[in-house]
Amino acid sequence: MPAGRPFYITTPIFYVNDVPHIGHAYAEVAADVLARWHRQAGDDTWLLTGTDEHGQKILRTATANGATPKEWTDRLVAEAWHPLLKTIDMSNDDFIRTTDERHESAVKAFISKLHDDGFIYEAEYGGLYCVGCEEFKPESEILDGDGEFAGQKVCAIHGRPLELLQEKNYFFRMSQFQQQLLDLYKERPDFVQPESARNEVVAFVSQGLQDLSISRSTFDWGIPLPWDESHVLYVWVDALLNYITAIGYGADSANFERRWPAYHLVGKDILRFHAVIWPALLLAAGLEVPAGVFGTGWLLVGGEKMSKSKLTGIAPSEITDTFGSDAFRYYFMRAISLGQDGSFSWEDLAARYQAELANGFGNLASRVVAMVRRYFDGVVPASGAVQAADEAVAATVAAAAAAADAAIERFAVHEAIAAVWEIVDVLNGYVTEQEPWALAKDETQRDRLATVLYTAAEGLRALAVLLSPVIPKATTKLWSALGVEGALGALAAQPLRDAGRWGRLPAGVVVGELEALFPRIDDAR
RNA sequence: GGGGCGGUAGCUCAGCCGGUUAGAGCAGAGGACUCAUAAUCCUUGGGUCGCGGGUUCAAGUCCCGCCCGCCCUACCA
Repeated sequence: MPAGRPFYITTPIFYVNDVPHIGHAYAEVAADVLARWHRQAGDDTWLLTGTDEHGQKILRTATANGATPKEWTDRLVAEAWHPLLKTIDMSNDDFIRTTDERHESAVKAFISKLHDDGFIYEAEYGGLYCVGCEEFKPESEILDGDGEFAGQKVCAIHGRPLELLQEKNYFFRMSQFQQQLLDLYKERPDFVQPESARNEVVAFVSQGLQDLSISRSTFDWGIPLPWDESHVLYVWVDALLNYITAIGYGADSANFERRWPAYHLVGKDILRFHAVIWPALLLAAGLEVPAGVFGTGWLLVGGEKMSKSKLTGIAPSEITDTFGSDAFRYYFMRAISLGQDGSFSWEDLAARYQAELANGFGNLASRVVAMVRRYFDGVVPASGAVQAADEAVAATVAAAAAAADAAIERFAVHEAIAAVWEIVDVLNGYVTEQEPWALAKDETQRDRLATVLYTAAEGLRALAVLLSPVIPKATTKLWSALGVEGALGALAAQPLRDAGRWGRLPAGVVVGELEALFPRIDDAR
């Protein structure tokens, strides 16, 4: 068992009815980078993702497509969602589906406990029902009628009058957790991040909490309530429980104890479910609340929120087909601050790819490796007497590594990358100033040349390690070209928190050929 | 209506508890160099810090009002 402290992080689970777009992929990548970082730093890491497959919408689509809901979701998972993970190079440790038997049985155990302990009761639910939509309408889809329907409430979609219907429902006594939740937000100010998200949650809970209807009986695509199988569990409760059912709640207590609690990375649109309903459910069940809930921002395209309904949705593969998964990961993690909305544009993506990945990092690796091969037949020389400029490089590496780790600790992935990129910039400047090509022309400067190239190569070694959580494919190529696998082991095994310690690259390793890490893309959009 | 967040160079953004001539990256202009992916390095032009008041010796940075954008104000995943 890894010795490090536990780090369990989850992504939102995908509602399989959607088509994957870069918004989904963005959240996945963010969680993946954090997980890879912690994993490589030696923490006892677990990254969970998965799919949310119940609910009326899925039942409807499946039926419309002439399939059973299970056939339909199996197909979507196989054709759209599993492939997405490959597309963006995820390193998830598990993938849970809410249709998994392990999930359903654990959900039943959880909900039975709440029921047995008196947190669930039966009551009439009165709501405005739209015959056209065949469902109860939320406040946001109810309008005041005019014309012939003046004085009545009408459906925002169909424009027809709504009927007041009663339905027997089971309710969760969420209202009694209001104070506990407020205390939680107060005692742990970083429970909900960023602060703007926290403000909204606190404001919401302060207004007062109502009990939550947690069952539906108008359709059957869901998990039946153990004590009343004519009802299925409300999809959101079903979905939230994935975070504990996946790690053995009710089935493998040792593993559950080892992993829980988790950090939840979620889009800010579903923040409330995670920061209010979810902790309330956990409190009721006598479990620990999450370690934290981090709300990510929207991706803006052309200044507007990217959405599935509008045509601004972009498939991740559209980007990776041209730029590759590393560039996808790098771009979204570098250009956007995790908790804020971020602008996406093809121009910006292409510009950063060219300037930062190709000309910055890629070319640096290329020129250093080429010089070691040209001037020392590929054998990394031992460093000679060290000068101030060399020490400055070592100091930059140490500072960058420390700053990056601290930033990751705060979920500030973009700051971590910016910190590491200092090394790229400093190293490019160092090489240009030291002019190894000039030193190479003078036999008496042989020792100096060795020192300069060792310094540059050692800098690359640190970069490979520090960037491996973000651009795993490119750094693996670099690691292989540096020829250190035999001496230091695999890249993924390099202790991340030691990456900044100078001099780990052993002299004498043989550098191999290095293909362009990020080839120029002339057809940039 | 109530609340939150944001409005800083062409673009994307930093600017913590108020303090010297407001910063970075990219884009633009000029120069150096050749190891490298026509890459790199240096220099450089460019901003009424949304608008109007106020507090202060001093405000992008605090207070008030206003304008603009996005979001929340419960049971759609």
